[in-house]
Order: sequence, then C-alpha cells, then structure tokens
Amino acid sequence: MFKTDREDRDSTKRGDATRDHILEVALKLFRKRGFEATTMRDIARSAKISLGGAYYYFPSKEALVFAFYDRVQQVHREKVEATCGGSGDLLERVRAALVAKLDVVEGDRALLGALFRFVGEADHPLSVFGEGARGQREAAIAAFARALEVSELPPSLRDTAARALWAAHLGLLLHFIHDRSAGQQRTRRLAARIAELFCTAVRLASLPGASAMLKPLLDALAEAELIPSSPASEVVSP
Amino acid sequence: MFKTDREDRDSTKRGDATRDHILEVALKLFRKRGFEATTMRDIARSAKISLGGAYYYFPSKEALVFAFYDRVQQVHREKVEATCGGSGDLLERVRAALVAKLDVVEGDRALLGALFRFVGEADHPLSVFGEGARGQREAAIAAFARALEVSELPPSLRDTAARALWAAHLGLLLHFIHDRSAGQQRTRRLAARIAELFCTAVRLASLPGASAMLKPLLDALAEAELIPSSPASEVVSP
DNA sequence: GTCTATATAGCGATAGAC
DNA sequence: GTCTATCGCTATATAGAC
Repeated sequence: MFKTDREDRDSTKRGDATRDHILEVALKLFRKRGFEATTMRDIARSAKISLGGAYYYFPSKEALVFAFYDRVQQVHREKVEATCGGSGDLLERVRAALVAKLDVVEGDRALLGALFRFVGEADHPLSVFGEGARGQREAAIAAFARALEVSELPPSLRDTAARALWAAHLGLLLHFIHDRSAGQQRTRRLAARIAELFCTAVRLASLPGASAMLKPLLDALAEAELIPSSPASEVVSP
Repeated sequence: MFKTDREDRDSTKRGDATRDHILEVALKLFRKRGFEATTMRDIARSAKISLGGAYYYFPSKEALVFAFYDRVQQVHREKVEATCGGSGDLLERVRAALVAKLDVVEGDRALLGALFRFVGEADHPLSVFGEGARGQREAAIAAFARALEVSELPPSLRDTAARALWAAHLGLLLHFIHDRSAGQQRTRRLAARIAELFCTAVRLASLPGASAMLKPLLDALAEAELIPSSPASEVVSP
C-alpha cells in the first residue's frame, strides 16, 4: 500500500517533471530558432530524451504550443485578478485585461502563430474554435468575464460580452504578431482603443433608450452565438 | 521569329492548360477527401504528372488553395458588380457583397481552412495578412470598396471602411467554416446582421453630431491601420 | 507507468538530369 | 517543362528495459 502510493506519487512526479522539462527545452528552442525551424528531433535531443519519449508526452509539435498557452493563460488570469482587485472601473479593468495578455506573450510572438495554425479547420483537436480546445477557450473567456463583473449588464448579456471581448482579443493577438512597430506600441494603443470601444458599447447596451441603435450589434452577437460554451446541438444535414 | 513566337505561345498555352488541369484535379480531390488527406502525390498521380511536375506549377500545397481563391475572388467581384448595378442602397449592397462571398465558397468550406493556415505567421508568403498575399488581399478589399461607392463617407474614411468590412468578412468566413447549422443558415443571418451593424456605423460616422460616440471606433480603426495598403515604413527595433 | 531504441510509413519539398 | 531520385521531416509502431 505505502509502497504503491509512493511509487505512484513518485512516478507521477517524475512524469510531470519530464513533461515540464521537455516543454521548457522546447520553448527555449522555439524562441531561439523559431517554431518551424525547430524539429521534434531537436527537442528530444536537447531534452536528452528519445524521440518516442517526446511524443509520449506531446502528441504533436503544436501540442507543445498549446501547453505553452496553458501557462500564458494561468499567468494572465493572475494578472487580471490582481488588477481587478485594485480597480472597480470597467474601462480600466478591460484595458488592463487586454494589455496584460500582451505583456504575457510579449517575447513569444513567433510562437503565437502556431496557435492559429488550425484556426480554420473545424474538426482539428487543436483548432482555437474547435471542440478539443474548449477547456482552454473557456478559461481564457473566464478571465475576461472576471473583468466584466463590475458592469451593469444583465447576466445573459455579460456572458455574450465576455465572449465578444475574447474574440476581439484574438484579433488583437493577430495584430500583435504582425506588428512591426517598435515594442509593438501600435498594438498596445489598439488595445486601449478596443477597450474604449467595448465600454462604449456596454454603456449603450445598458441604456434602454439607445438600445435601438445597438440592436444590430446585439442581434449579430446573439446570431453568432459567439463560440457557444456547450457543444452545438444542430448537426450538419445528411 | 515566327517560329519562336509560336513556340512561346504554344508552350505558354500548354503550360497554362497543364496548370489549370492540375488545379482542377486538385480541387476535385480536396472536395472529395479534404485538404489534409489529399497529398501532392495523389494530385500528381490523378493529373498524370510527376510529383516534381506538380511542384513546378505550384510551389506548395497551399499555393493550390490560393490559386483557388483567385478564382473565388474573380467570381465574387463579378457578383458584386452585378448587384451594385442594380441597387444604390448601401445596406443592400453591403449585404449582397457579404452573402455573395458565402455563395461563392459554399461547398468549399473545407478548403477555406487552408487559407487561414499561415494567418499567424508574419513572414510567410501565404499569410493572409502578409506581404506575399498583398495582391489578392487588395483585390478582395476592392470588391468591398465597390459596394461602398454610394456611401456618404469622405474618401479617407471610405478606404478604412472597406478594409474594416474586409476584416469582418474574414471573421464571417471563419464562422462559415465552423458553422454546423443546416445550409450554414446561421452564418448567412450573421452576414445580414454585420451588414446592418456596419451601415449603422457608417451612418453615424457621417453625422458630425454623433461622431463623438464613434470616436473610439474611428480611432481604433486608424490605430490598427487595418492592413495598410503600402508596406509599413516602420521596422522592428534592433 | 515511464522511457529507450529502432524501424517504418508517408509526407512536403528540392536538385539535377534530360 | 518534365522527370527521377532523394532529403529531412512528422508521426506511428513495436519491443523491451526499468
């Protein structure tokens, strides 16, 4: 009993450590030589592990990037949590949430590209919009929902708003990747603008008087069912 | 002289025919088995050409998809031209332009995914946002600009508006790819909503009175310099 | 369960002969 | 312009050590 327990814990620990080690080494190589130029053989060699061993932990090269994004997500959530404790102002919180994401991935812009590789392939397990990435997606959305907790929006709209903000943040990341301005200042300014625009929309949506003008926007968001949290019930026709 | 000319013309014609034939065969295979599952060897075999021969005409598998999109673009432009002749109503024209794109790519949703494969890789020649795809990108934007010719926007804003509409249309295409509703009716309704939303924004932007509210939107668009038409002058810092 | 070692399939892409 | 031959790669499979 004791033995088994300890063995389990030890082996689990050892497994986790190896996994972490492979990820660490892979990220180092990705940063140094880029994602494309780094091969699984390079990673295995640098991590002093066999090729099969690397694939034992990460079924594909892109899976490493998604593991990296898990870390990004965690750090981002912590940053959002910190700023949300400090401010009750919606604009400030939204802006901080967006900028925080940029801060976290700064220096890994080349890696981000791999995150979007399967964005257009509906059934791929690593598609940002797909079923396989639901967990990560919902976690990322939840971070933005946290920032929206001080908004006057009704709960139903709040969820939609968080998803819209998440979608906008994807666009922001794409802009970040392609941004060649010094320090990506352009994207940072854009983040501030998006936050302002978003808050304007939220304010208008809260005011029943001006809601007529916002109707198309709300309809569009409802129509899109922006990345529904539960699997779609409808299926493609036979 | 005559001989050379004729030889040139013949070989060019033959070359074009071969190219067309390869593309035709490739699209047929892509539609039947999907982009991923279809190999360049399959394509070469089906087209009765060697593997190297296929690569002589198309430097990569994705290049075939971009050649396909060239056709899409051309048909789309014609459709937009046709509806623009018929209607002077902005909303109608924008809606028609968006829906026309969906109509053109309907049935090739699986192919569209490959179009987004390098969306996150800044320097890749086949990135939708990159330098290599500028020609195709500008052509696609021009089609939307055509629909906006009846708007009351000042010329500077009109270009920005066309680019914004193009960007929105990219999102629409992504939604289209992932849309599992019957006949992708959801995406079609979304297209209508986007058109309404867009026209509302245009109307507000034209009214100097309400422009204060639209300020963040305009600033955001200017800030993004949504896919500038000329190469960026700024370069990454050393 | 963790990991090595090795072999293999099949792929995208390229080089160089013709 | 077309071919054959080949490269290096991702990914899988297998058999076994610990």
